[in-house]
Amino acid sequence: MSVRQSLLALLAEGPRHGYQLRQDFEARTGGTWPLNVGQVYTTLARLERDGLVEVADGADEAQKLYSLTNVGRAELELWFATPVRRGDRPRDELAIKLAMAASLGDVDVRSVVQAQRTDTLRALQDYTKLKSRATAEDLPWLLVLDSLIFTTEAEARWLDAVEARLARHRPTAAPAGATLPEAVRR
Amino acid sequence: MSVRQSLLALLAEGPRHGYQLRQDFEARTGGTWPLNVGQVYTTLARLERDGLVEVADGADEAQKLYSLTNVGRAELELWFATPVRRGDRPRDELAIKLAMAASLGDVDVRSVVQAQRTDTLRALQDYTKLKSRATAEDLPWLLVLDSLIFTTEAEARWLDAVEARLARHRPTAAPAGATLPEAVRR
DNA sequence: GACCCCATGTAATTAGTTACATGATTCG
DNA sequence: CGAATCATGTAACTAATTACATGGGGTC
Repeated sequence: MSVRQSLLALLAEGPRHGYQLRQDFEARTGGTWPLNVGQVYTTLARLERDGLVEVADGADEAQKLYSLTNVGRAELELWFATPVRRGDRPRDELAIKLAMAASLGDVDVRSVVQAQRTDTLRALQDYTKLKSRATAEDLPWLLVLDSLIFTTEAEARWLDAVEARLARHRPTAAPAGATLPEAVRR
Repeated sequence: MSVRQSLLALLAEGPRHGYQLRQDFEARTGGTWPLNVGQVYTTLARLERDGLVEVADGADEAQKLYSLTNVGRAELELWFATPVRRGDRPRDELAIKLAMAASLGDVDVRSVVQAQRTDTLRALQDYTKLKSRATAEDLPWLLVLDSLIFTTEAEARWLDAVEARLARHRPTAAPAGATLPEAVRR
């Protein structure tokens, strides 16, 4: 539910039209989370219906300028003043996946972890490279990049912790030949 | 998009009905991400339509037993074998919020960070407490808890990094009296 | 003329939420 | 008997994705 408020935030700098809003959104976040134009327009329609946004007076049909209403400004301020609660966030697919894998017994959790780690570490490299290329003036993009890096590092460390916990919980399978859990059993 | 696959995973242990699936899901994740029963049934309906799941032969109308088809089993294995890509994840609301706040100039980013940190640190305490109470046998729940802790710690560290970056980027506002950015300007 | 960027939208589908309706069984 | 839990679902809505349709303007 961040697109709605992001549009309000972008409109707080001044009237924009839909197309510009998408560009601005992607500029701030460095294209990390691409935003479909269609969604901008449907979201704007809901915002207008709810009175958070209005089309400027000199309304060119094919070039609508949206601007914030006072109600919209209030909702934006509420957004900034309210922390993002843990319970508000979407389910963490990776955590759920490994929890399910671990309880299944039929799956080789270690190979799942291994596949994930490869991808996670690659992402970490990519972000580090991006950071070295980023210009020091682009504050929003740097914040997003830092967030991605911290999150990804945490994920890598968590994957290590998972392996350690697995080792403690059900000690490593017997060496060659034995009835090993197959790599993601078929 | 994790509910769909989670249901498949739970069904891999044997036939269940909808109600049980919800309980199992919440048991594995320690109730971190509550799952509405209604969604279980609508998801099961889609899974059945797509041939990933079927209702057992001795179909009691008011007590349907769902089980995995081979197609469903294949999709589950694919899920386990495929890493969760960075680009697949939902937008990070907190990162977006601070990026927007930072680019606005009109908002006191530091107070936004401060409000968030309070909440984040409180969450971290809660998780630590839960961890001390958890039983060592409950592997899935421990994995989820670890994930929450690592993620929340990373968030706290990121908030520090944001403040540091803000300090470097636009040095602290002048002391009392001056035209300070108000606390989440009204 | 073909192609790209600007600019607006609709349609269809999936995912998820909250709330409601219905009935059986169990237990104090 | 009443309340809780088991069990199945529908309705209405928000959010998000993908894909399509339409048209103006500029440029190679």
